[in-house]
Amino acid sequence: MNSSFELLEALKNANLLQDSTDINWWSNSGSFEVIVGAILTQQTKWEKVEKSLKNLKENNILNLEKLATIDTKILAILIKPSGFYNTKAKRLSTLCRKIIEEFGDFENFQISVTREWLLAQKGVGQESADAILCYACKREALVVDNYTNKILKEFGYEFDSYEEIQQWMMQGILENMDRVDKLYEGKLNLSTIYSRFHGKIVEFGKSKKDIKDLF
DNA sequence: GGCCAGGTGTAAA
DNA sequence: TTTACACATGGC
Repeated sequence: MNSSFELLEALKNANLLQDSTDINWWSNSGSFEVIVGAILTQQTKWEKVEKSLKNLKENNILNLEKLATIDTKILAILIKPSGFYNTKAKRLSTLCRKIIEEFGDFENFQISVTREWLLAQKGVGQESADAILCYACKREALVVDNYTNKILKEFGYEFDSYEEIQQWMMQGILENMDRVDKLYEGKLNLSTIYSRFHGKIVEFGKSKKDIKDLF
């Protein structure tokens, strides 16, 4: 493997996920609940996050305004299945308040927020920041996670920082856009390509398959 | 019963 | 500037 494009190609051809899942790998992309999911999924399986999201939905508080004002003790109980619930409840509620203070509403947040602003928030590290940018705001950001680290290491690539991995991953796509278009049989916007790329990496990682199965 | 999951912040060294 | 540890549940 010489560029990240070849990894994307191999992962797509491996058919790890159904087309429908590929298209909307992060459920309800572009909506506020992606922010909630991004915090809840930290070091946590997505199935647990879904339980928490269901609890929030059933109590009609899965929205920016409610989460900004809710008692964190109550919020903690509702997100308990996702683990680290006290910490996550506090950080999530604070984040929602800050979003309202700074941007007013979610729609303005989507078009105005910067990576730097996100990183300045407690509980939002590089991965969550990029997840929010890509899946909640539809920005051109590729999420790097432990699965990405692991798979690149297995191919013999070593990087010193998150940003270096991200750069390498995104560059390989940008330099091969013609091949990307062919792979997907049409033009997709970059945010969508990055979103699907990350999704495939995660699914491959979860499948515990060997990289030998890819090439 | 130990290990891990779609991380992050903080305190020591 | 690195490293260790806390945060916590639930499935295998």
